[in-house]
Amino acid sequence: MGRASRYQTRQGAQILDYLSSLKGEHVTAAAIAGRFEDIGKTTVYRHLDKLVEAGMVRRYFLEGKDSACYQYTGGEECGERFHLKCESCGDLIHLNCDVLTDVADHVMKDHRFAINPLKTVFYGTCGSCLSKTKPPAESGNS
Amino acid sequence: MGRASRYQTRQGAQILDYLSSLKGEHVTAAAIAGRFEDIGKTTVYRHLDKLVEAGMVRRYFLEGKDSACYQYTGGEECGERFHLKCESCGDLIHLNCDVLTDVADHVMKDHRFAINPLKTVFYGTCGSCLSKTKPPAESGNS
DNA sequence: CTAGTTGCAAAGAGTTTGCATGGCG
DNA sequence: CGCCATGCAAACTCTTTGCAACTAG
Repeated sequence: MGRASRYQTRQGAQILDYLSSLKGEHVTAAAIAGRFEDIGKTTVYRHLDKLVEAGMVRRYFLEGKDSACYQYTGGEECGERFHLKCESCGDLIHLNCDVLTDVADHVMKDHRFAINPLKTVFYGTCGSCLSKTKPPAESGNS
Repeated sequence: MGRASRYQTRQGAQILDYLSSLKGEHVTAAAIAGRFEDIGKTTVYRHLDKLVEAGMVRRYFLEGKDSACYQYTGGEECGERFHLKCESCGDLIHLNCDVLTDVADHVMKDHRFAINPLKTVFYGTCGSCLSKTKPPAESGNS
């Protein structure tokens, strides 16, 4: 597990290079295929599969999205990182905060539940969008 | 927003009835359509959409599954509640804990992000599944 | 040279949409 | 009776597979 491909090809290099350059940002297969016009989408999918299998890339689904998202991790787990997903602009914010680690700890102790920070995503609204939109109205419904 | 449909129809009643009878269990649209041979899958999808929009049902994707899963929540019972979703058994645990409220507060202050508790789901493994599964290996692997 | 790789086209799976008919109010 | 709901078929989107040509080692 660490071998993404046996042969070194231009396509493989470009894809991995692009993914790593994103430093954790997520992308869809379509986005990658779109970025490289000279790489077929089939190839993109195949490399993604191998990278995921090799543990270099993480694959997951985002709420409301019909396509999978991929994120470069470089083989190592991205620590205790949590994610904040803005429902307004779709931005994905990475968070490596002690408070959140404490929560995981608390939930484990008091609720017997082992949180997986890698898959947990907090949905909400980011600062930028909070400013743009009207601040009032939002509390509780029905 | 609690109105799933304007007209009362046999199909709508059967679908909602079935969903609520599952008491939290998750089902796929295909499973529902398969259960009722006299209800078209199109209708199932449309009702599901409305129910999700009305807050009566939750929609999400399970790891490795290519189809969406739906779960009845009843709409009214989800105040400031957070949720814990077991990746192993699919169980959804409701949590209304101060610590989590504090987190939302913290994230808002220090990270300028307004968490939406209604959509945020913590993924991980529940106590039951932790016991069933092998206890070792848990903190990062590579 | 050999075997893994590429990518077009087509197949598949899940979900959505168009449209004419049917049913609730 | 008006309007929403239904459902079949077709359209769509994302992802996988078949297969012949290509290329890294």
